[in-house]
Order: sequence, then C-alpha cells, then structure tokens
Amino acid sequence: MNDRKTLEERAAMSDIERLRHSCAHVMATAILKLWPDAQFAYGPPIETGFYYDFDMKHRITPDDFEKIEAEMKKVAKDNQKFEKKVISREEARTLAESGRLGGLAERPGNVSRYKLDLIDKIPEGEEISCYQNGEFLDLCAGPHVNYTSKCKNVKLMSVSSSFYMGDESKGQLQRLYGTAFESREELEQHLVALEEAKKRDHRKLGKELQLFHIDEDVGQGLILWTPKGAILRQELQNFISDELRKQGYSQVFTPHIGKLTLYKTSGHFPYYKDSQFGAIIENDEFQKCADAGCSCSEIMQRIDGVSKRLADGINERVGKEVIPADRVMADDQILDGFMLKPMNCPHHIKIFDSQQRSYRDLPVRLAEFGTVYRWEQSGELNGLTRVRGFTQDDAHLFCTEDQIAEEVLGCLSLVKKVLTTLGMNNYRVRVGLRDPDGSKFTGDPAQWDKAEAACRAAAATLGVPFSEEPGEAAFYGPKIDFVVKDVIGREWQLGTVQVDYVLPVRFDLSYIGADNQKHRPVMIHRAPFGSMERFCGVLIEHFAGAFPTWLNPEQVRVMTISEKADEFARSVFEQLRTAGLRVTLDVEAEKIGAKIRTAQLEKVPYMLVIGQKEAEANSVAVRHRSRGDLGLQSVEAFLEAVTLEVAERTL
RNA sequence: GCUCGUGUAGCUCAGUGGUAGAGCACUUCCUUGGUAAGGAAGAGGUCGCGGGUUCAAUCCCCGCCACGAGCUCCA
Repeated sequence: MNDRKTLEERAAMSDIERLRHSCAHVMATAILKLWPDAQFAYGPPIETGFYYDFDMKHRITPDDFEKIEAEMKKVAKDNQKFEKKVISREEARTLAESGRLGGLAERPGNVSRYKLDLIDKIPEGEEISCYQNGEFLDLCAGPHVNYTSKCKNVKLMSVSSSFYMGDESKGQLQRLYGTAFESREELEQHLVALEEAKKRDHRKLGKELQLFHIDEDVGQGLILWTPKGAILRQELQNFISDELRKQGYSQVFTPHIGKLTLYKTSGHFPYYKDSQFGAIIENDEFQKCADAGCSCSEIMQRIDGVSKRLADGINERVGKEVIPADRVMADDQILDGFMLKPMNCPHHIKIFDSQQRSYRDLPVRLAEFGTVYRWEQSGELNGLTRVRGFTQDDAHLFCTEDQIAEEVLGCLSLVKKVLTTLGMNNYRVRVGLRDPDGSKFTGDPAQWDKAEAACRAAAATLGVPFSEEPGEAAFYGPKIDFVVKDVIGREWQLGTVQVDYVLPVRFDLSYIGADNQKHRPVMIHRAPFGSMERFCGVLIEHFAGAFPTWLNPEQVRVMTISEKADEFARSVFEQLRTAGLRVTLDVEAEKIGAKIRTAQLEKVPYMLVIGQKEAEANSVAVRHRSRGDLGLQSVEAFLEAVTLEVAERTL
C-alpha cells in the first residue's frame, strides 16, 4: 500500500491477480451477509492470494471461516456479474455517505468511512468507478473477472490485524487472508505445497533433530546451540575459515561489550538506541547519580552525553554538525557505561588503529565470527531467522581507494563460492546505490561515483542477475546484497558487502602513503552468511534437515542385525571413529527394520548394516538415506569414499 | 510494540467446574530378527506463571510470560 497504482498499472493485472481481486469482493459480499455492519477499506490481490481489510464489531476467528466460505460458495454459485460503473466524484461521495459503498444496501448512520477517505485520495481527473456483483457495491478501479462463478476455488487462510494505510494512528482493522486459483487442482497443489513447507520449517526440524533450543528463562530470541546444531555451525565456520585463509584474511577475537564512548564515536549510539540493548552502567556510577539526586531523565541525558573534544573532532572531520551541541557536556557529567555490541566494526577499527599502518600493509583484512546483540521487537522474533543475539561471519577490510574494486570482487567471489558449495543457486544480487536526493548520504560525490562503479563492475563479473537500486545504499556507502530464495519462495537477505567512507573519518583512521603523507583508508564490511543463526535456519529448510554428509551432525550409523554381530560392528565403529567420521553404533535389541527406520527419520546419510554375513566377509552392507541399499563394500572402500565425500564437501 | 489466536507427559495432541488421557519416545524384561515400526510391563504431568470468582478452577474472569499469524520496524 505504498505508492498509488496508476490506472494503467491496474489494467496490467495478471489473470490470477484479477481473479483474486474478484475473490476479495466475493469474500466481502459473504462477510456482509453475515455481519452487515462491516466497513471495508482495502482488498488487493497479493503474491499468494488476497486479503480484505475491514472493521466491524464481530471479531473473526478461524471458527468463522467455514461459515464465510459457505456464503462465498453461494455467491459463486449465484454466478453474479461483475458490473463496472463510472461515476462522478460527487456520486461516489454520496454513495459513501449513505453507507452504500462496500455494502449490500444503503446503511443509514453507517458511513463508508474508509471508502470516503479513499475517494478523497483519488487524484483530480482520474476516472472513478465502482463495481457491483449482486447486491455488493464497492468503490473499485478494477479490473475483475466477468462472473462470480470463477471465484469458487477459494480457501480462507488466516486472520490478523492491520492498520489503515499501514498507519498505527489511524486505527486497527481486521484483515482476512484467502487464496484462490483458477482450478481446483491448482488450489489443492498450493495447499499441499504449504504442507510440505511446514514440514521443512526450521523451528520444527530444529526441535526434531535437536539442532538448537530457545529457552524462556534465557530469553526470547537468544539461541542455545545444542551439540548437533553446534556441529552444523562449526562445519560451516570451518568451511568459511578455510576460504578466508586462502584469501589472506587475519583472524581476530574481540569481546562482546565495549564502552559507550566507542559507539558514540561510531555513531551507533544513541541513534540506533531503539534497536539496542540498554546501556550497562556501573553500580557506583548509578549511586553517584542517586546521591546527587538526579532524575531519570537527567540520567538518560548523561548517558547520551559526549565530551566537547569528541564532538568537535568528529564534527570537524565529517564537515558538519553530526553531534549536536545539546549533547555536549563536561566530562564529569557524562555517564560512560558499556554496551552489548550491536556491530563488530568499532572493535575491528580499534585493532586496525592499534598500530601505524603503511600503504604496504594494505589491505588489512580482519575476520571474526563476532556475536552482536540487537533489540528486535518481540513480534518480529522468529526461530533462527530473526533473533536478538547472533553471530556474524564478519570481516572488515581496510584498503586504499584504488583497492576497492579488487577487494569488493574478492568478497563477492567468496559469497558466490559459499552459496555454490551449498547448492543455493536461486539467488539474486542487489547493488544498492545512493539516493538521487543528495541530502540522504554523506561524503564526497566523486568518491561515491568511484565506489558505485566498482560495485557495479564487480557485480557484473559474477554472472548472476543483478539489479541496481538507487536509494538502497547504506548512508555511509554503496552495498551489494545477496538475496537468496528459499524453497517456499521467501527471500532472505543473507550475504552483504558494504563500502564505507564514513567510519574511517569518524575514527580518524589513517595510513602512511608512498608520498610519506597520511591518507584515509576506506573500509569494506562483509558477511557472506550474514549471520550464522539466520543462515543455518535457511539451510535447515533448504535441505529439509537432510544435510550433505560433510555438514550432517551424524554421518554414519553402524547397526547390527543381531547380537552375534556386535563384536565386528564395534570394530567397524572404532575404525570409522578413529578416521574422524561422526559415527554412532546401534546395538539395541531391535529388528533391523526398526533401526533403519529410526536412522532414516533422523536423516543419517549412511547406514551400515552388519550381520554374520558381513562379519565373515569382513565387510559392511551400505545403505544410503536417499539412494537406498548400495550393497556390500569393504570397510576400507567405504571409509575412503565417505572421507572423500566429506573432504570435497559434496552435496 | 500492536491485534487476534495458542499454551495439558520429552514430542504430537484428546479432554473435563469435582486435582487428567492417547499415540510415539523413555526404562526394564522377553524376542536374536536381513533393509522404514516384534511383544509385554513400568515410569513420567502443581494442566505456562500470578491473581480473582466459586464449597470446588486445568476448564470461567483479569494480569503477566512464551509461542504462532499478520501489522509496524529493521544498522
């Protein structure tokens, strides 16, 4: 509901959108039959169906769906014609005043208030029309299908709330979602696909496969990695670390907190305060404030305060007043506590700045799996994909301006390597450029031009589709995002590469150039996975929990047919374990069918079935999770094959 | 943060104004079985937490916490 669609854009509606839009009208008709007081606002088609926002006394619950669907079926069976009428603005207003618009009849005293507002939003000179099917008359630019009989393959999906025009202050509406297709088969298929997607849900699989745990007492949005999930994460980290070594990165480690002053310098505090955990203030400091009789608001101000020296330095270097004078206060007034780090860059910057740097040292590439904390709104938290504490596979590159292009390219090839290795080939690349409106970015336009050109050129070499999106840059520089599409068609922003001119200025970073003068380095922020948590979440759904052997927490399960084979099975188990495979041994008093079933459900890639026959032949019967029975192999041959598969990170 | 919904055994879920049940998993025993479920017995719950109404609350009411869907937000 952002920008108004033009009539041309509306006319270009696809067939399925047209159908779904019509279904929204049919649904409205049905709702009005049941609850005539309903006031409708806005009912568009969406990617997976349609919805209609409305307001009425009765609160819809899923128990009502059946009733509403039954009414919708009647409307469809009635085969009402969708008829368009072009009306004048005055006529439209009169119809809305009488409650007729978005109703089955005139409703004295029940003005179509949302429709009235929508009429006022229609630009002067644009055609105003309404559509009628049966008794239901709605303000609508269309287009629609010709008859309601087309709207029979429909299912109501969910109900929730929304704000009128997305504006919290304009009151709450109920939103009823449905989906619709041209044929019964397509609808059934869609519902089956949704069921399949549910089975892949990483929250469900995470529990079943014991990959992670979120505990109320620890806190929402805080991930506890259980042993199996930790293996998955560790393997990914090993993989990326290998690649980083190849690309000349240096590993660093930094703590989880830093002083407020650090973030006042970087600018993260207090500007992103709403999405950060609160400041950590020492008890003594609080006591001093209490003794001095400070009010809470005074304390808040003191926490936000900066010294004159810091403010002057940054304002001068940036070239404008980024730290306003009202935040400046005497040093003994400032309450300097600590903060859980919302980003790793300030710490890495301090490592860069801890020594004098020559142009010969550049680029300096500092990498860390750094854990950061952000105060996400509680309604936003979701499994592993939206959390409050997460570990970025972060790195910061400090380089000369001339090195930007090459370094960006290196970052992109890294991201590409990661995604390719994991078989995540359905992704697109988004190059975020600065807003054409010059006031929304900082720094020198000439620098931006150069950096943007470098990003564009780097993206072009990747051989994947990329889009340039003006206005999507960070305020400090252009960026390149990797947007991966998962099995359900949802898009996830994972990897990102960002060029940054601003932080080197704020922290007054420098290196000595060939001319023996100080120069300002440029920073590149990059994280190929984005965060380990989100990435693992997407990965769980991508593989539906059946990870390739190199990633799977359990790679091989040795299982016995009867006790008579236990001894040989144990020796095989030991042999594989010594070779470094993640292997378990199942010598339960169960039949082989049950053992196989258990291993299949736990998605173990290789099952080694061992009975007397195998013991005598000094071999193992290999069964693969998806390839089935692979027959008899010597232990050595099996070990060699699997070791190779793991080493090569085969999918 | 907002709206609606949900919260019962390790998991999936029934159920009732008179302090609870199934399947799977778990434990023990029997069974020694050849590629997706062998049999028996047993153990396991302050019915999310805190108030209130009631002779009596897991059930009704209020508040909180968590989860889900959506909205809003997202360095």
